[in-house]
Amino acid sequence: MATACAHCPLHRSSLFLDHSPDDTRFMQQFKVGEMTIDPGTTLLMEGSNSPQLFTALRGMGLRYKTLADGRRQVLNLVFPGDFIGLQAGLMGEMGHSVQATSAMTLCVFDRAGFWSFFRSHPERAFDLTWLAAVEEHFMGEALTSMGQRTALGALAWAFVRIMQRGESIGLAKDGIMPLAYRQQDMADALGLSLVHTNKTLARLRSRQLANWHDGILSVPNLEKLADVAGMELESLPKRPLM
Amino acid sequence: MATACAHCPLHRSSLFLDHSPDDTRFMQQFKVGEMTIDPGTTLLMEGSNSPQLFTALRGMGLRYKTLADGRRQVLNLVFPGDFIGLQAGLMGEMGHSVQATSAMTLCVFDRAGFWSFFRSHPERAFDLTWLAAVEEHFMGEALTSMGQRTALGALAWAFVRIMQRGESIGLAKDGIMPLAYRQQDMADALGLSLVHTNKTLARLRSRQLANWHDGILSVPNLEKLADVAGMELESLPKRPLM
DNA sequence: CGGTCGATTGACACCTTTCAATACGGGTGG
DNA sequence: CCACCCGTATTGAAAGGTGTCAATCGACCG
Repeated sequence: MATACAHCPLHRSSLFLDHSPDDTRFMQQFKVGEMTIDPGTTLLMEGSNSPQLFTALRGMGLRYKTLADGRRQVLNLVFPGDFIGLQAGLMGEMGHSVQATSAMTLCVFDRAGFWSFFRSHPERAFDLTWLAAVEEHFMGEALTSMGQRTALGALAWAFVRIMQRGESIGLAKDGIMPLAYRQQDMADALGLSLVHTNKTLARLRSRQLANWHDGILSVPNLEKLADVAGMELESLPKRPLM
Repeated sequence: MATACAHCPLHRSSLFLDHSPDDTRFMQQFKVGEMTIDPGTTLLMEGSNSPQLFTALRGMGLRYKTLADGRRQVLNLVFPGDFIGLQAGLMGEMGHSVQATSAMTLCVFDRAGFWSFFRSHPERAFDLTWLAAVEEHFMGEALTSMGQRTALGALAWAFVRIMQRGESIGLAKDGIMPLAYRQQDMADALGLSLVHTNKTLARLRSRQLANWHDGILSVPNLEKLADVAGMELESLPKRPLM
């Protein structure tokens, strides 16, 4: 049973910019349906040219690139509210793959109707560009983290950002939220080996900074964790919801 | 003496998508003037809200973030054809700083006229989004490089991409092109220490893979260098020119 | 000529990776 | 019902890449 855009639970989140009623109507007509996929399902493949675009409604996933020798780099975690497939829609093919790590529900949009954004709804086209800029901004932060932080700091940074995102969309309560990834996923995201990631997680746990166990992340004191990461505790930039 | 958009030398480059005559006229009217700056000049500051946007015409620069403790992460090198200030234009403020490392000539656009893109010229708005997607794509590649490659591979990767870009805009001839950065800049871009960068450069030189000296980069055999980087030698994705 | 900036080198410490082995839970087939 | 297999998490030890500290050198400049 598909959710009506007008009643989309994500709209209540503080993270997203408001829609005008007209925008909501427009998105509704643009929406083809809803889709549920199992953990492990690959939604989009690098180099593919999907006829569809998505917005994550529920569940988690990740974007990643695969290298020639089989290793992979996780570019980004996918959370509810994220728009998926922009690159394919614009550049013709995906620069990375997208996979679900938990059960996911997605809004499905038709790529063919995509162009009408730019012709008939300039505000929505503007939002799309904004979204791309937000992604770039975040990726710049990730790059900085990998380049300048030690493993402990990098994990701390990641957990702070994750917790902030979780709080802003109502996934987190009192510093506790679900986090459906394997240690290998996090290792690939931060450019660390699995073994070292595991040991660094143990260190964060013993210092009572963050505890990630059985798909549950708990952070007793976000400020202390941010301190370890050497980051300012700023709120996430607002972003459009497609 | 300002260059007319219709005679912009960059249009002849294979890297950029074509403009329609109408697009060219539109950009011309949007262009406020030209600007020349000295090496070392900061064009945009992180957190600032510039009233102007730029396209690099000549010269080189870099985008970077500064950390609390004074270190910095170089996000991207700036080459002729790059659009500067999109984040400020969209999100209100820059997520990074932009600095010239050589003398630069820039096209100056007025941010106020920016919005007319989306209302009156949907194709150009589309290009803008495309541009943001290309940047994100490239940053994903950089992230992969930092996360998965060793120092030797990372430098090789960087030089391949730089040489490709140089060739596509006519800066490089026979594997030789100007490259106006310090070793420290490249170190900050790849998340390496200055010392290690220096030693790795020496290694590339002794193996006759790449020689970067006195602002000149020379690569005798691009394929061999790409091989060291462990990358496929694909051509750069086409991008819009603003 | 002293001073500054960027490039270069050597030695050493440290973070991270790699190799190996164990533990634990869930699923499957005998 | 139990043995077996597989994916994930953990742990120890050794090897290797990278960072830090320090000193030298050359070019440019006031």
